[in-house]
Amino acid sequence: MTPALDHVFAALADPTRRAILSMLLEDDMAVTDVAEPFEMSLAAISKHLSVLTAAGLISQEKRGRVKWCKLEPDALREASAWMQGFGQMGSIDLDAFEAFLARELD
Amino acid sequence: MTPALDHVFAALADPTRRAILSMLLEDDMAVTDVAEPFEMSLAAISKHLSVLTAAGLISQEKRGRVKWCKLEPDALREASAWMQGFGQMGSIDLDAFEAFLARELD
DNA sequence: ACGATATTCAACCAATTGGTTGACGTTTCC
DNA sequence: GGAAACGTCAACCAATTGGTTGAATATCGT
Repeated sequence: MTPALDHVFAALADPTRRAILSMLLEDDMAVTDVAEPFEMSLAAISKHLSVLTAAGLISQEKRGRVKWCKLEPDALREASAWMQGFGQMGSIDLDAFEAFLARELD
Repeated sequence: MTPALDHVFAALADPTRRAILSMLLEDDMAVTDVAEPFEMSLAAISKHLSVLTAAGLISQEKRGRVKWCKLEPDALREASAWMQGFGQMGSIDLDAFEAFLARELD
């Protein structure tokens, strides 16, 4: 039910990745330019970008030899909606909830 | 600057832990009762509760032989605020940002 | 065609994570 | 005082994560 949410929150748990998202707020960027301010290898940044892409937080489009990274706000909105909705959930039918968990945690 | 955010998002990345938070919305619960619907050991749930506590998402108070778990919404609000504020950040001074990263990623 | 640029891939490594089991310390109840 | 209930601790395990380096693959400019 919520594997997407798993990936979104896991992606957001890393400060480097949050910093990358902040940078992409400004504008779309090439991988090399994303990597420039960080003190780690390009390959490491490339991996971080893969994680963000898998989570749906960014998209990457290759034009020529440069791969452009673009913020995708929908996934963020989904996670944000989970949090917002959190306080508004009503009473839980515990039997149904247990059945739900059995399905989800399979 | 944002180690707390790291822990909050990492804690939220696990479906078992999100389910626990949902259960605690309903009411404060003892560790044993939290564990009951899940198909895993009590020790595993105990670890999950430690992670949630470390992230500040819940608090635990021992009364007698039972340890009560209580939702702490402030940490959630902090993460939610990060997301909300995300879309509202202005232009970034890239030199300052780089300096900021240098400090933060130490 | 060649050299430089942009990016990923593959192999590796240390540290962390999510789970298990069994032993252990407390508190309660009879 | 002794058994049962509550919960954690310690040791272990397999899988994942976040990083490295070096080689490989495209693409571009001349």
